[in-house]
Amino acid sequence: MEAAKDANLQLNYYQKEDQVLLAVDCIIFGFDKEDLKILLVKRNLEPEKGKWSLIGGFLKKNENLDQAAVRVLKTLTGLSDIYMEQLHTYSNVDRDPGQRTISVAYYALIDVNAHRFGDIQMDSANWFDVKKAPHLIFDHNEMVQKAIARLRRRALTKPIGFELLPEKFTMRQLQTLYESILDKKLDKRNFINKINSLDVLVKLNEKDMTVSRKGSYLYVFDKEKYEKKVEEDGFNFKI
Amino acid sequence: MEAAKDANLQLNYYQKEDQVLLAVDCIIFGFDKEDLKILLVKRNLEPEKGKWSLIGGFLKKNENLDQAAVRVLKTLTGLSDIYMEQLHTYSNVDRDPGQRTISVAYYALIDVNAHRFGDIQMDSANWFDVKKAPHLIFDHNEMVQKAIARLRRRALTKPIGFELLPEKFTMRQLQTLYESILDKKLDKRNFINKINSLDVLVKLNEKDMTVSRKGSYLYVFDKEKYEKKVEEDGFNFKI
DNA sequence: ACAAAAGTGTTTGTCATACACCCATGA
DNA sequence: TCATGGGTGTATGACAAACACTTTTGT
Repeated sequence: MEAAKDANLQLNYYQKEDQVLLAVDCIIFGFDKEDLKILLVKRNLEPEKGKWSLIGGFLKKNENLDQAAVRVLKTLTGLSDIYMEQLHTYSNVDRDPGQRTISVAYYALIDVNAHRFGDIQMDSANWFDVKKAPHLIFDHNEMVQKAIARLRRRALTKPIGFELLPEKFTMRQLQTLYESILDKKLDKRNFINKINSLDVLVKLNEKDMTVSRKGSYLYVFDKEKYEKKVEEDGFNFKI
Repeated sequence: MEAAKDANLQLNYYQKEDQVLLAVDCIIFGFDKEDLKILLVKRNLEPEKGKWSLIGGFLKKNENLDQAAVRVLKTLTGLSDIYMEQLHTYSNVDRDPGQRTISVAYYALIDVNAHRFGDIQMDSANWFDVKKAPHLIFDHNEMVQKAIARLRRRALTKPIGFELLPEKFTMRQLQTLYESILDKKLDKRNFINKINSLDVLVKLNEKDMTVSRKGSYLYVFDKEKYEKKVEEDGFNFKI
């Protein structure tokens, strides 16, 4: 076990030198009628001051990364109780030209309309269509690409799309959401048949009259039913 | 952008306090005739001295995490040129009772028989059947579980299973490998039909005579062909 | 009456699954 | 000759994909 002993020596030896700054960066997804969007902010410190960036912050001693991500999101946007998932850890030596920093990327899904952005000044923050996002600092574009790929896979196998919609939504909204996530058109009848066959939505006796004259029925996602099906039947959500 | 300014102040304020030790831990998978295995070592330092553990080490200032993972694997086993993938970052405050440490888990796939374990003393390291692994220190069992789940998904959609086999292998070996990864029996004819339909193996004029009297044909994975298919036809490897 | 979106089933093709016998060889 | 693993094809069912017309209602 000599090798492990060396590692141990390294631990002692490098105890100070090898400590690094750990950051958390958040890719915040939203959905606004038609398009999948991400929330970006204008960085107001050097280096790269004035450039578009993901929101981020640093890990504190008394919290784990999930908690740091929640805190960062809450601090910078006022939002809490949000779906978040760890994505990947980025560690290139020169990724941040200011200082060696390791960044753990998270992505978040939020219902754009249900939240007020109290703490954020919207002149220095903006929603961008994911397909038209500007160039971002450091490796943030790479993070965004990975987040989109992950969201695509997740949305096909877990009921996380609903996190991006209002509590009550129409079938058309749900379809448009999936079309924007997958970046391809879906067949209306096949989509509705598939969703209905999953049997996790409740159709309300209530219509959204804002889009068409006829109006379209509203649905809600029945989370309890979904979880019960998963537990009892090993149900697999699959779009 | 007041909030971001606060974050900036925190950066300056916490520049020293908030630095943390970053470790890399490796789940090393191997396949030995019948079973999927992981390589574990006996820890020889406190805390938890003598307990089974993943191999690990600390990130250095002049390398990124991928390089650290490669280095740790090389240092502790003598192996290089190995398939590795970042898995997840573990950060609970008290995960390591000795000192606050964040650990980035990687998993590696190795061909057990093609490598000599020069630097490792096998009395303090051992291959364990993944289904019979002992209790591990810290959150290492959790890491192993996540690695198995990831390997399962990856092996179904990317040709990484071959990393666990000798260069030349029989259909039966390949099938047994997948059975051990997926932890379920597969139908022999269906499996062979599916593999053949993928059209990325080359059947050699050479038989493995060590198992049966009849002998069974050896195959090799044609990586160039696979990559060409992916690039030209958007081919999807799918078991 | 017409424009605009909502709502609704069937057919077809593809892919996954289930399944059983003969072959080659060494002992 | 027999025991052992190797090798091979077809039939069925399930699910995915393609596809067009009627309904409702406000203007």
